[in-house]
Amino acid sequence: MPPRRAKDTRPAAAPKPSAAGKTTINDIARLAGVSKKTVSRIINHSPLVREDTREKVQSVMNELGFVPDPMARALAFRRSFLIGMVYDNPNAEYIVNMLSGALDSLRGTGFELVVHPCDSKSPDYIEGVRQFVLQQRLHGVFLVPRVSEDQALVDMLKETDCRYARIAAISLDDAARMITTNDREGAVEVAKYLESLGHKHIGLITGPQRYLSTRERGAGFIDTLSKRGAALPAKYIAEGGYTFESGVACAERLLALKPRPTAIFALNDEMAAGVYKAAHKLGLSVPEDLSVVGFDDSPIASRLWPSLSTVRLPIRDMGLHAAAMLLADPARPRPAPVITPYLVVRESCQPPRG
Amino acid sequence: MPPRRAKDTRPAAAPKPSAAGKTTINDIARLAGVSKKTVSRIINHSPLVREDTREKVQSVMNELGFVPDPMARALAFRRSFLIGMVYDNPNAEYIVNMLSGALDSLRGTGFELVVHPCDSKSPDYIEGVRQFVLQQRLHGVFLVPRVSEDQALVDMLKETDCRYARIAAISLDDAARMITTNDREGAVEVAKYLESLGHKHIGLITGPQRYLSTRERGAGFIDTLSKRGAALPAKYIAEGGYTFESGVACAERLLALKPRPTAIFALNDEMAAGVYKAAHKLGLSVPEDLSVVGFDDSPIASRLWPSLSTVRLPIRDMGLHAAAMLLADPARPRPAPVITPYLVVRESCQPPRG
DNA sequence: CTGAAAGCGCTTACAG
DNA sequence: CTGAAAGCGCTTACAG
Repeated sequence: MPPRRAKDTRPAAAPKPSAAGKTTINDIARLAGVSKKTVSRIINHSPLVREDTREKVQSVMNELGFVPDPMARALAFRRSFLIGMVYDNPNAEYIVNMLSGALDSLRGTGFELVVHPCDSKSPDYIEGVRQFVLQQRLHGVFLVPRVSEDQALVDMLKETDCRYARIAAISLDDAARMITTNDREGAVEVAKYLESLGHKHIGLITGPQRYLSTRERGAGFIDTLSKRGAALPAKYIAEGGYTFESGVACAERLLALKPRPTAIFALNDEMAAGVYKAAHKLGLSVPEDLSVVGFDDSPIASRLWPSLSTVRLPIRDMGLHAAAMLLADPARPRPAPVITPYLVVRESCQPPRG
Repeated sequence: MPPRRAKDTRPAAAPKPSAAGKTTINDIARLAGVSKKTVSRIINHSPLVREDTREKVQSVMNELGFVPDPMARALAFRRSFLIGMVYDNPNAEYIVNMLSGALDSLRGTGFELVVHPCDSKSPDYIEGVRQFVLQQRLHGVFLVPRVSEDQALVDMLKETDCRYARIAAISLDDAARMITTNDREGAVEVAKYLESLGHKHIGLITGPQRYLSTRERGAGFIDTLSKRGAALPAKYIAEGGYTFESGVACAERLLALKPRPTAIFALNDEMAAGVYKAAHKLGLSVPEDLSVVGFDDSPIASRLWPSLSTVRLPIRDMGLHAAAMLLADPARPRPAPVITPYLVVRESCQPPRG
């Protein structure tokens, strides 16, 4: 279906500085007394322009509020001014924050953000991303976990010659294409915190082991406890599914152990909420009988009662860096950003009884 | 900064059906033995083409997997193939669901979705939307509450000759531009439900009265109770701020009344969670001592313990209809979709004691 | 029903 | 350092 035709019934001579999209590079060239090619050079920050020429043209552009048409530029460049965000992450808070961060980078650049949620379990999702990238001639895309971990997707993007940036728990690619979130460090902090409170019997509820972030978080926690001489017995580790229900089930299993754990670390807040429910059913109070820590600092963390101590990832910053990476001059890649998760201490932990 | 140049170092003769974006309308015209204008007519579904010509050209297009370049079409049409989603709503779940729904409509049409969060309290946010719309020559935008209620924004869009669709609790515009969410009906259901359980003393926690959805939800609840002979005294109504903390404060106020309410309806789930906390502090059990109902069916609703009965809006459908409305032929507007909120009954209500 | 010409607003070689 | 020509891949008048 064709877009409807512009009716063009606007008053002929608006006194306003001309509706954006009206004045063209030709107008600027004529008014500045140069060729359109020179104007084009200035738009594209070419160094091959005399300073006084640049100033003259620039002032005409400013006066008329000229903004070059991204469609025309895209057609000539064979590349649009669109950045794609590709994700399969079901965490809405995560997505919206990341999107805001990316837009922070794009503001004022003339680039816009186009979103592409997908189902990474579908066999043709890569083909879907491929068409997305190719048809819109995207300037670049950034990949959110867990799709960011899919090498087949990345291989397709390379083949397509599409710029990309990946967000993942550890580095999986060239530094110039990676936002590394260091999830491990967040879990290390939790281990130190619980150990410093004096807990000797600690339970861990992980997510599915196929997630890189899960493995990193789990390893950081386990390794740190080991190093501090408080190695976690295997039976104190339960594998959940990042859902509330799995958190309940795993907590029930852990709380039946002898000696009963006095603290449980769940690798996301959903499961930590499940731990609260399981504790409640057993008549255990948080934090008096059981300390709990989550991961993500999702909205639920501060809504629980008592409020949940948890690890926060600076998601907005991650989105900001990802977008900035795609806009950067490939000849001069920016230094890799350092993303650090940190523990948000609330009310859900205290030293063990006795 | 100019997009980096395509390196064009791909193997010259790929055996694959040609990377999308390589074959053009000219190739199709030549292979089908017609002019490019005829191909263009077929792309745009013009009726002025003989059936056998259409079939011949169509088969060539299918064979080569031809997809017309949206940039070139946008330049010629002076209108892009992008739909904008403009929002200031802080509810991440709401945004992500709506986005998914909109994308459901766009899939396979060649249109893409570009997002524009904004701060409606900022004095220049309308100017921001204006530039967004104009610079990208958007095909249309849809407005999510609360920006959808801002007439100044809509006036700007009209002046700009930009297609738009509005999502709001009641109709604020032509039927062809409105997705009406009928929030009132959801609140009516809650009133009937609580009244049918036998509650005589009911509390209501509203949001800020400047929100249309708040007024609609509140009015639906109050009017229905009145009609059923259980009019709500003014002091049993508290105005919250749609936050957890305001829910706690309002609930504490309501629960201090004599006679104490046996049920509280909070106009969103955040505040309903606050009611749980207030009840807990007073040693009241939900639902034995106090029934609670929320609104939104946010993720927290099923995480609370006991799980919260709440009203769900079909947000994904709303997004779907909004996008479909923007793609529809303006000459033949689609019938206005009917959006109906409905009560999700969980564990947070029961008849009052005694 | 179909087509040759001009144009959308920019950029890329190629000259100078 | 600057410019005239050709082109990006489509569509809009205008003919026939």
